[in-house]
Amino acid sequence: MQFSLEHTCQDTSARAGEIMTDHGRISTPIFMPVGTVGSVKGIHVTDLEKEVKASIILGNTYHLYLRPGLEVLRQAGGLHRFNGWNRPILTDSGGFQVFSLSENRKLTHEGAEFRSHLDGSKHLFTPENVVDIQRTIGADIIMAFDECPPGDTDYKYALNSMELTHQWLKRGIEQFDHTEPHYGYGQTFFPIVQGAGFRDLRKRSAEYVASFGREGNAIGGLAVGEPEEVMYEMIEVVNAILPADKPRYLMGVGTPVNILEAISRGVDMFDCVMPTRNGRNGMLFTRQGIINLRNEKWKHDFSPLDVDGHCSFDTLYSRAYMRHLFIAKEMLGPQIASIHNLAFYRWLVTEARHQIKTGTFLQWKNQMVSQLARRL
RNA sequence: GGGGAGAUACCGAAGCGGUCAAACGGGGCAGACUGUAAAUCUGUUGGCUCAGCCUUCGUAGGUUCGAAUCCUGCUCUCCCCA
Repeated sequence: MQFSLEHTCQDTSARAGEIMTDHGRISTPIFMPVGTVGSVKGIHVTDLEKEVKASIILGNTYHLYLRPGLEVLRQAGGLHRFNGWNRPILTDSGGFQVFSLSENRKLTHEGAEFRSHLDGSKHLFTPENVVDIQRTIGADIIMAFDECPPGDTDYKYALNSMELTHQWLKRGIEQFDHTEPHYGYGQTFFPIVQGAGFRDLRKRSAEYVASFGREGNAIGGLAVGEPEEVMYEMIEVVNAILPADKPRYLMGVGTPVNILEAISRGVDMFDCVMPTRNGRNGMLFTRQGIINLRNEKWKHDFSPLDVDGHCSFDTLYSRAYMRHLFIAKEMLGPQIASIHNLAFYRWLVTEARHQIKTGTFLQWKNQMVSQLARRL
């Protein structure tokens, strides 16, 4: 994997760049749709390519390990072959599941013992075997195994958690550097900065992560319940330390506004379930603001779904029809809304890239931020 | 023609003398959702000058301190027999 920085904004820390992988090129800033179990819920890979124009998607170590399991993935020849997506894939390590499935897991020095949410069986995840699993899945970008503590974590817990993540990181890197890709294309490893909402911990963690000089670096443990100002502050602290010539990935974020604010603070890569999950639940993101498709006010609105839209359904279907699909619980509704939202997120980061290159990013960003969160 | 059962809020359906503006489900309306145990979850759903008051349980009367609940007439539905 190679990253080249093309432009840096003069008024902000925003950057435009390009990542090259064996599965293709990724222009940054980039938003990566989440496909936890090997599928971006409800969306064909052809639509991901043509409508969403996604250049990379996510998979999840924990979920794919449990089902379909490594044997199937190995036999398939990796996830790309298995699901028909031949552009880059990044896999999350299962670190987020340490957080989201916290009732079903036990942390030890060695790793995390999980109880499967599917059948209750016990599984041990370690920094080492999580690398092995992601090798087997065939991810282009492999994430370190980390602990993602909640947003209201106290200092003592945050400190211990960060140190555990650091130990795990060292072991994960060692494992990665002593193993080979399985399917003939290159893989890369991203370490993750932790430190909850504490400046000094974030600083320490960023320095530790940067010291490994990996091809890209991630910021984890944000947008997990802390105030947004804290998140922005932590991003600034961390990005002042993470090397500028490597891509920076803010994990799990976020709203359109979050993404623009993070881009202006020097983040290059994003992923979030919001466009798909909220889309499935009837929420549409548009340049003018947010639409709740189930609301009665759209009942007789036969105007296009989104006049500024960027997928072919935006002008093909009306708001009234989309509302009808959601009210009638037709599966077409969630599918179209998911595609629309991902296409919108794709447009947002692509336009940000364009504005960075033309030197108009700050003004554009401020204008967008003022309207994106409006409720229509 | 004879016998029986029933009519409850938008719909279905509990309640069977006071704690009932009325359980529960559906529908309606609104909200939440940030490295996906989520096509899920939550709230709300008679009116108002809203910690109180007013109008509601087919309809008209009656009994009672008090009725959706008991009695009588009427209207309408459904079932069985002829």
